[in-house]
Amino acid sequence: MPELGTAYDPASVEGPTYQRWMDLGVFEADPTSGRPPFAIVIPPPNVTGSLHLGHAFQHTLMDALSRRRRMQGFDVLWLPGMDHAGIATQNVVERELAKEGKSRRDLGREAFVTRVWQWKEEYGGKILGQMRRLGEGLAWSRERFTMDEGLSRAVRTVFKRLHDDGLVYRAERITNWCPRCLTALSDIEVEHRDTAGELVSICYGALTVATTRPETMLGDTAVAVHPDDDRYTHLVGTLLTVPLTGRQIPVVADEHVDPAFGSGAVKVTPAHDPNDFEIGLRHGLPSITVLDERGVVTVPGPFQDLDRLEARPAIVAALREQQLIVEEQRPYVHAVGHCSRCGTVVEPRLSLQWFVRVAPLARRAADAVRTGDTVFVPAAMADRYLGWVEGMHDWCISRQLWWGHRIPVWYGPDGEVVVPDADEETPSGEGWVQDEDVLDTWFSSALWPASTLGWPEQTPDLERFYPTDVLVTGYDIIFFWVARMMMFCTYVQPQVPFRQVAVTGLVRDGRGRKMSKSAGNVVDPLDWMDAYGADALRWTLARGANPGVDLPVSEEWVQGSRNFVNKLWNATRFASLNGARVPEGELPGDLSMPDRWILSRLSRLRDEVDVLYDGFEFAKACDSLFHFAWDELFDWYIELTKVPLREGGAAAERTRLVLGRCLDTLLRLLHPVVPFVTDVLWRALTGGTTVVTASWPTVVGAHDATAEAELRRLQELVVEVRRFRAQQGLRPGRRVPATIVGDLALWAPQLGALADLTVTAADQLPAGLAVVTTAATRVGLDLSGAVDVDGEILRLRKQLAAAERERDQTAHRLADEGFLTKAPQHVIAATRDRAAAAGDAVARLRQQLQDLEES
RNA sequence: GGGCGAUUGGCUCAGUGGUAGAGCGCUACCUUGACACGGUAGAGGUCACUGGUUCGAACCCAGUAUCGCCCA
Repeated sequence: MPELGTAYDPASVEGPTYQRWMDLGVFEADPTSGRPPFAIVIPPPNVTGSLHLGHAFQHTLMDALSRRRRMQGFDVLWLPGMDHAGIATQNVVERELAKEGKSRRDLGREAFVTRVWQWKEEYGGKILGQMRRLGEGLAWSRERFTMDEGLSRAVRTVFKRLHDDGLVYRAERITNWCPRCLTALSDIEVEHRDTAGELVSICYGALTVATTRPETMLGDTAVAVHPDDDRYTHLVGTLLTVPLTGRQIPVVADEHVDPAFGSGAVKVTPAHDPNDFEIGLRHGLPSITVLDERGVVTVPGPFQDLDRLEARPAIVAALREQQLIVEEQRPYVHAVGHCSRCGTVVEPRLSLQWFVRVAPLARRAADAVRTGDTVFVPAAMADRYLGWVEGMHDWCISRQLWWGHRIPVWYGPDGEVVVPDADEETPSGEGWVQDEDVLDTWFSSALWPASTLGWPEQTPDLERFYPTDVLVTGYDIIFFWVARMMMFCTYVQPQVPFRQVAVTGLVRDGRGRKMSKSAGNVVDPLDWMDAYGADALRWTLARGANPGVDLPVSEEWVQGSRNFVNKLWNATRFASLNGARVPEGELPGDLSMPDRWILSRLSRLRDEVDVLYDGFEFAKACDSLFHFAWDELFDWYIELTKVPLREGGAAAERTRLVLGRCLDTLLRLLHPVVPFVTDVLWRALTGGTTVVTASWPTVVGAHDATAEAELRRLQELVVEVRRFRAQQGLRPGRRVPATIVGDLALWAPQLGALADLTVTAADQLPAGLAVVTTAATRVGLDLSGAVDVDGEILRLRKQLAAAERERDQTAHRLADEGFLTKAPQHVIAATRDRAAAAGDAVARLRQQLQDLEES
């Protein structure tokens, strides 16, 4: 058995242990094994990313799930990989180029893409190493990347199918445009934030219109009023003059207008606002684009070449000069869309883009959840998913980027549009060009659960591991990714991509605030792993993991986890120093009461933890494990073993086996969450190869209610004596001679060990002792008369008051006719027991007080 | 404006009808032969508010207030 030092040192253990796991090949799936399959695909982290607490959190849960399944005898595939993160990666490489004074256009498309690949090979995927640090048991031989040959083929294949089925189309629409990233964005890549802007009311001749974006008036093609708005019906159909440009535009009546907003009349700029675009379509209005892709004014005149944000005050000033401003509200707080990547204010822009026709796909994705083919945990998250999937607009999938899957569409010289099959030759020759744009990264990763297993080929992996068992992800990703995977995977396969979706909350700081760079409260999980070990971090995260609920963490909690890990270390160290070992077969039949008690508790723990793990109730499972380990096994059972271990002989031998059984089981139950320390300790304790492939504990033994009840009485007695000692100011280590009388007299040595007494069992208490009593046992302590009587009276009175309160409450309830006739039998019986116990305690305490007061 | 969720000890959270809990923090004592990353004892809550249902409500129902999230 290896030497175990007095404190656990994670730094010296974790690296070699992970390497050992890799050498043993324990994380690789083996489709030929004949064991039942269990699969999880990792939500692919971003190739530019590094491990943050959110990853650490979800990865810990996925690792715990797959480690437990592995121990349960499943053939586990936890499949690693990354996505290419179109915008983010392109930004990184463009910044690098900028340092050299170059732009991607200087390089040209092909050279730029080569450069990104080089960057990826050299610097990308830093996170994969960090994931090993955390101990993640991934099947590394199957690592995938969204831009791999196979996955790219899957993307082309699904695009082709969608196109042939009329589910992707190209159209000129208003899209969310980022003037900094120079690309279109989907609806969910836009964050609406309350922003202090301005609301300016402008005189348009006969009407006044209010707007937060005066600069767009250069592109106005109408003014709209509500059809039922009596104030303006006479103006509908007349022409107004747009100030500054002098253009004549009509007044139109449209249901969309809110008569209560401003004057009830709104300017209509179809090329720069999604609602206005709809109005424009309904009334056949022209669209005039006045801003270029960078948000710069293109209209000839005094405002040309001004950025939209510079043009705004310039135009207001010009209007003010002409006395056409009716009112200005500043600040005016309203929701403004920002690019979720770079924070730039999004510019709605009219452009030609590819879209996915969502409705038919969404219907299938929603049905799969309604019928229970895919189950959300917690169940309430399904409503969130359904509500969103059913209200989803068509999805803009083209991105004006170079890094990503280039849209597999070719345009011919005579207006032909060709989408070749993935294996087909692509059109070439005079006048043929491929679409310049790439696909949204979410489009590229939507098939991830199927394509990483080989789709579109019917591979053995796909056959065996699809549908995957669980997807673990945060509720903030349900819309981004879960919905898209559900749509695409159910479109190409008869089955759903995953049977269960375990939804987690978000990691927050210790005060419950969202972690963000601007708040300065971002924590690097690597720092905490350096300081306290990977297990401590994992334990902290798992112990806070209530399904779908946010998780606040702070350094103090990681310290607490480190303390627990260290306690586990020292308890096992105690056991191994005392010769604990795992029984080969059955335990001996002549177990002591403490043995039967701890085995009974262990058995209950195992049952509980099993159910909790199955329901993704990590917080509760960890809580049960923690309390069993610390409050029962370590604080009571280990203390109790000191008696037989000291005694030696058969009693000691039996104790070593029970202790070995308990720790062996506990370490295995803990292993999914804290893999490193449990592996080292389990190997030291059992001499086995690795706990990673040890079997999951099944039935431990029978529940023993008798032993549990007897131990509870012993605990009560011990606590009473300790309380007495503390009250009397006795030094904790001082061994006090004592005599015990009553039904717990059998446990005199144990009481002595636990309460620092030297105890003799007797039939009667000698006179002159200070007496501590519980139900049917009395313990007399020989303090040689030096008893603090007043303090003792105070202590007893307090207990008496509590007992009297309990007696009165239960008596009152038992006198209630309604209670007796309507409450269930077991509640009535329990109340009677409580009442009796309280009555006994009152009598006992009164007697004790009387004795004291008389002495 | 619409939807969802929350409100329990100093902090962060469990607790779905029958004796109010945990972790951390706090107080006192203790370096005893697994562990001071430890041990023992202890203090601390009218479960946001109002009303209702019930023999009995932190829990169920209605309303109010405050906060958070998502969507417009």
